[in-house]
Parts: sequence; C-alpha cells; structure tokens
Amino acid sequence: MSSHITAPRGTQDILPPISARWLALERRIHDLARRFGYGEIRTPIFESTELFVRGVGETTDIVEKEMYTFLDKGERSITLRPEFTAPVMRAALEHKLFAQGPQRWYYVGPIFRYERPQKGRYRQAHQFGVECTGFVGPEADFEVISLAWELVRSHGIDDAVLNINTIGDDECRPRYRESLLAHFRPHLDALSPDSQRRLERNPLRILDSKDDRDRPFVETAPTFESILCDGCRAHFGALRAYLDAANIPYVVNPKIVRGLDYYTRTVFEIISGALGAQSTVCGGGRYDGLVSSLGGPATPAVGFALGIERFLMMLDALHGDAVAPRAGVQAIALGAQARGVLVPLATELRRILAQPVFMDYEDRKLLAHLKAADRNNARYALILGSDELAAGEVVLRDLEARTDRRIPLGRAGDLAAALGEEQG
RNA sequence: GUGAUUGUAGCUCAGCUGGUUAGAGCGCCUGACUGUGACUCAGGAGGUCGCCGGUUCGAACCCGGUCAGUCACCCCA
Repeated sequence: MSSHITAPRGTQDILPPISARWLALERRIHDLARRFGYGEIRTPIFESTELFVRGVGETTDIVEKEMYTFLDKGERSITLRPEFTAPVMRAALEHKLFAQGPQRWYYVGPIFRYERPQKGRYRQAHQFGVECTGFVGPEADFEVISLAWELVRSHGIDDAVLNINTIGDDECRPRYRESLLAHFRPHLDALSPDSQRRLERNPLRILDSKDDRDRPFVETAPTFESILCDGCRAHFGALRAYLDAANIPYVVNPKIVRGLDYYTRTVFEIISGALGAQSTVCGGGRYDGLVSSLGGPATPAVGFALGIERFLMMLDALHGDAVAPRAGVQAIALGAQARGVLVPLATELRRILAQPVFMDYEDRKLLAHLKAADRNNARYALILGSDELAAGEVVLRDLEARTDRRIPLGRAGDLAAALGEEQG
C-alpha cells in the first residue's frame, strides 16, 4: 500500500460523486460574481517569491514558514501562491489596469501552504475570492461583504456568523499598537510564551489568545474604539449603517485581527461552528496600502477569500444526507446484435437529451445491467434484446415507478420525446 | 514546528495474556431465474495486517524508527 505512490501530505483527490458538488458550487460562484459585476482573473499558480515577501509581509507566518519555495533551473526563486491578493495586484499593475479606474475581479483556484494538516486545513486548498479596487468609501466594503454573505445566505447556511471589525489605518493603528505594547510590556513575564512572542510581532493578536494566563491582561487592555481616528470611525460607522439597511446580520468582534500585513480599516470573517478549530470560512478586508507597497499608484482596495473546502464542509453539516433524485437513462443491450443497434442510438440520445445516458458494453445478464442502472442512479432503463429487436421495439422501464412501456425502435427523436413526456 | 491518537479486504470494523491456514458485515462477481433492479438463498474473487528494522522457537499483536490519516495548539481559507 504505502510502497505505492500516494497523494502528497495535505492534498486530496476529488472524485465523483464529490466532484459534482465542487462543480455545482463553482457554477454558483461564477454566476454570483457575474451578477455583482465582477470579471474572472486567472493568474499563474507560481510567482516570484519576492511578490509574497513584499505583498503578504515578511514577518507573517505564511511567508516565514508556510511557503512552497524553490529555485527553478534558471536560479530564480519561485513560490507556489499561498494566497491570491498579491498575485492579482501584481497582474493589475503589470497590465496597467489601475489607469482605467475602479476594477472588480474574482478568482477561483488552488493555493499552497506548508502546514500540518487538520480539519479544514490542507496544504493545497482552494479559494474563491474577490478584489474591488479604486473606491475609498465604505460602499465598496459593503459590496464585497454582501457578495460573500449572499453566497452563504443563498445556500441556506444558518449557523454562519458575520464578524466585522476595524483595525485602523496608518494614522491610528500605530498609536493603538503603542498603547497595547505599553499595556502588556510590564506583564511580559506573566504572559503565555506564545503571547510573549506575539508582543513585538503583532500585539493585536494577543487579544485573541486562548491561554488563561493572558486573560486578565486582555480584559484590561485598551480598546481600539478609544483610539480610532475620526476617519476610521466614520468609515466603520457608515459600513455598519449599510449592513443594517441591507438586513445583513453581523457582530462587531474586536478580536478579528487578520494575520496578513496588508489589511487596513475594515476586516471581517464569516465563522461557522461546523468547521472545528478552523472556524473561518471566509476572511477579508480593506487593504489600501498594498498596491503602493508593490510599487503601484496609491489605490484603495477591498476583498475577501473564501475557502472552498470549508464551505463544502458547512454544506455537508447542513444537508449531507440529501439523496439525489434519479436522472438519466441506462441503455441495456442484450447480445451483440442488439448492441450494434443500441450503441449508435445511445449516441443520438446523448445529442438530444439533457439527461445522462449510461451504457455498459459487456455481455452480461439483464440483472447485472439493472444493478448498474441503480449504481448510476438512473431514472430509466432502455432495454433492447432479441425479442425487441424482432418486434422492432425497445422497452422503456421507469426504474422509480417500476413500469414498462414498449416504444417503436425508430428515430431517437421519438424516444427522446417519450422520455420528455415521462419526465414532465 | 509542538502535542495527542489511529493505520487489518473496495468500505466499516473484529482479531483474547504473541501460537502456526487472519475473520465478519456491506460492496463486487457468478448462479438459483436463456430476459426484469433496492428482497431471498448458494458459491466465488479480493489481504506483502502502512513500511523498515529489532526481540522471540514463533509477531497483525511486544520494542524502535519511519510514512500516512485524524484532532488540537500555532496560524489561517
């Protein structure tokens, strides 16, 4: 078994029938994005390592320890993309798209992070996300959040909660950071080892600590609310007003921080209890400083990324036991002569019918063919044996109603019509 | 990277304090029924017990290592 080659750790093969659920979700994603006026962007799966170091932030965990980085044969440092936002902005800069005003893109595809796999966490994961650039106002934040929420809402997922927060901008975030440092530093020795490490790196993250040792100091820590600058305060207030007006439920959660360096002002997550410890299915926010830090024009932007695997886990938890309705036709030929007639007929039916047409080609008993029809979850069996051949007919069996009818073995169109009638 | 836990048939799992030929259910194949499917019944195929090494007369079982799955920490989608 393990002497055979297996899929690399943290990756998975997506096989039928599960792959059909991926396809269904992807279709809804494409449709949703189109309705919001977003165009699909596809970027390379690998990029220059430098892009992520500058874009994501060199002290982030993603860049420090989670990237798939290697030298190619030309000695270039290459990295499998660990996220989409930096590549999308790189592409936009490369093609001078910001010169054309506000832009809206979405993407669907794999990302790669070298992590220990666990529930909802893989080394190759898939994300759907959007980026909206060129708008400084809260309307863009609202648009992006409502797009994400619409995907959740339209699937009837009821245990998902939208969490929003603001983490300030260049003006007030440094002030808040300083006040947190001033608050925690005197208690450094009493903090958990994790939080001691977080203090200089990203003190905001201490607020989200699960360690009891940190709790008393977290509770007395200054709130961002008290330090927020007027601009950020107004932006956040306006966003909340839009969400209220749209009846999108949310909670303000000061612990939502986000681990990537590029976020400013609005951050949000959609969280579900169906996901175990990796409870975030969708995370995003505003990143007004990223484009200029990549050497482009000062360009405000908002976006999010949504984990496809995690989203499908939520759908599983919601209605994992749903049975698919029977659909399609199992074409059954008994004997070589019947097969010679039925094979071309099946091909014609495939041209005409929207339903799938299944067919096995072995010389097997009728019983075995009908079992195959059950496995394929077919609604009908189209049976052609020597009797039917002699009579110039086929038997159309409704596998659900368990009824037979004989239909003249003529044009495929007549058959399709018969099937169409039966399908209502 | 840290910790816990689990690897036996396609799937879900038994397998006693080590004992020689490793089992069950489901699924699959064949037949009872030249040709009528979720039901019966009878046969059959399918396993280097994750892998490597050690201990032992003897290892699925004990020990070490390794790989992988699962879960949590960290972090994130």
